[in-house]
Amino acid sequence: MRRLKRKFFIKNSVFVAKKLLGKIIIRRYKGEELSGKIVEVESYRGKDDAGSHAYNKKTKRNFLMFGKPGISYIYFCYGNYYLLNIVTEKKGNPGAVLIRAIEPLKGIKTMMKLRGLKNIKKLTNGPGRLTQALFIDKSLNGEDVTKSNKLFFIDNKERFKIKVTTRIGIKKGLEKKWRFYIAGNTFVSKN
DNA sequence: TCCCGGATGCCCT
DNA sequence: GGGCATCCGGGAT
Repeated sequence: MRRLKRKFFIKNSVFVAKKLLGKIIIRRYKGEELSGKIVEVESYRGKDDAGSHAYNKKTKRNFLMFGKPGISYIYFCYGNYYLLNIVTEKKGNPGAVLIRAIEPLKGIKTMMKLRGLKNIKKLTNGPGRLTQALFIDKSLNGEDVTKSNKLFFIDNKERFKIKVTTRIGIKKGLEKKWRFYIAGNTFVSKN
């Protein structure tokens, strides 16, 4: 199985989001490999997407969305949580995919410790939860996931049915159905 | 099992 | 100073 390269992320954000479902996210933390299968994502774009951070101008927070694809865009949300996106589209066209849920695979014990949890069902079924389980914070903002050995993605061939809905937690851009998840998967954030 | 409110801090206007 | 791409716990059911 191969690491996802720049070419994978350079396309339309909605296309990349759907393609990311089923892929494996890997986080190396203190020499240990933590990993999971991506089961839920959302796509965000630019001027055509009122729900996106990049709808208006380039700012100190969102500038990575305007840059090179395959770079992590991590921001602090609601005072407590970090949310993980990967930049998509050609440089200059803002876009990103928000990783909303993963199915934990390797390093589950460590993830439980990081989350302070015993219940595996709530380990990684939400965008703020999975970053806590994988020890992802602002220090990984701007990481090139096509080169990094701290955070990257590998390919995985698998067939499944994709469900499509509106995005969660936003007030604008609700006309777009840009949330995608693997049908029937236990680790999807809301069923 | 669902619903509701509070905690929390950074970014943008 | 307002608004937020969230999560958790408590109380009702």
